[in-house]
Amino acid sequence: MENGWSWEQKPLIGELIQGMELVKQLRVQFSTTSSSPETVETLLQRILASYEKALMILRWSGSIGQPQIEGVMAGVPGSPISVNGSLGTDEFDKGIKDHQGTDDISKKRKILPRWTDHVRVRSENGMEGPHEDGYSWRKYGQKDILGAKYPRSYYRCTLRNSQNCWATKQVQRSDDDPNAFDITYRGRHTCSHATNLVPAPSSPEKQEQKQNFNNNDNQQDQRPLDILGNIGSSLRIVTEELENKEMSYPFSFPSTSFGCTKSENSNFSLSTLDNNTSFLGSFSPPFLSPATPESNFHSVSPFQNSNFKGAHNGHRSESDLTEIISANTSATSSPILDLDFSLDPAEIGHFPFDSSAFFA
DNA sequence: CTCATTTGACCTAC
DNA sequence: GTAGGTCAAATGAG
Repeated sequence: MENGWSWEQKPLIGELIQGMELVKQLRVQFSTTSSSPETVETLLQRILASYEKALMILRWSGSIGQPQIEGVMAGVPGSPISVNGSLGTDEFDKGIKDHQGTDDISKKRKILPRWTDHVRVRSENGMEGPHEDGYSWRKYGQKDILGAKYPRSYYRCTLRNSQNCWATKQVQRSDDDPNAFDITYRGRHTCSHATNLVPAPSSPEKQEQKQNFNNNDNQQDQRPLDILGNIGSSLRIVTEELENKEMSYPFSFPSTSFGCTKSENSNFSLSTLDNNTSFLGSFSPPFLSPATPESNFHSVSPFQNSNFKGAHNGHRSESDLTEIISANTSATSSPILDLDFSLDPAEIGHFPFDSSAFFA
């Protein structure tokens, strides 16, 4: 199982570590200046914490994926939003087994290495159309599903051709709650995150949103802060609990990575930081940047929302960080890949608990 | 003109 | 055989 993802684990770790190093440097820079040092420090600490957790996730994933989902929101008391991601690792494993090389993904579903991230998104007021996650999707099909009231829509990454990104997702409106959408991600984005930084094109759900509510003509221009504010007040994200069998690949899509925080949160003390804001805020997914309101709904918002509540000026740093990480995660040729030689699992295992020393 | 969506047909897994 | 997933031509929007 581990073999299924170790091929990208090391680079990822390398990327994360470099990111932390960069933040450290930035931190030093800021600490020597007089530009609202407290705020900067807080932000930087949260950014660093985000990296730490990302590495923790990797560490966990390396030690046999365990269901690490339920506990995610434990640290969000009273949060109107809940989310977790569930991975259908069976699919991923299957995909790995059948994997014949990503360059030869011959359209047949079995060949595509995949995992699933299943989330349910529900908007309770005007905000509907929850389905953007910072990536740019193109609808390629729709199908009536047996026993389901509403058809299922199939999306694939618009960069499929240009960047050979084979990520797909399925969106289906919930039978019992028409405002709820079940979103199943499949495949992993291999594209750069350029699309994250650009307003994603409309999806059918967005069209519905426009038709039904149209309460924000400038959605795509809406800044993350505002978006998150809206989300916080208008959305509920309910995660769909899948079998939760094993988490073989806990770090790919944002909500998935969230799902890996679990109870070990308690072991992860960020003493200098407020629990709610810092921890959750720091967990803003590196894979996403707020592009549209929808883009935040099911993936980003829970944590960014928490962050939002905690520090209004925090999102900018995190957006920047998102960009940084996005660039890193997609830059397969990045020189920091060289770091992986120094990152054996044991080291990673120690990392989260040595963070202060690590950063020092 | 370009790109996204729609939709029926086709393919594959079960 | 059926259901789910994908393809690709037709169509529409910008």
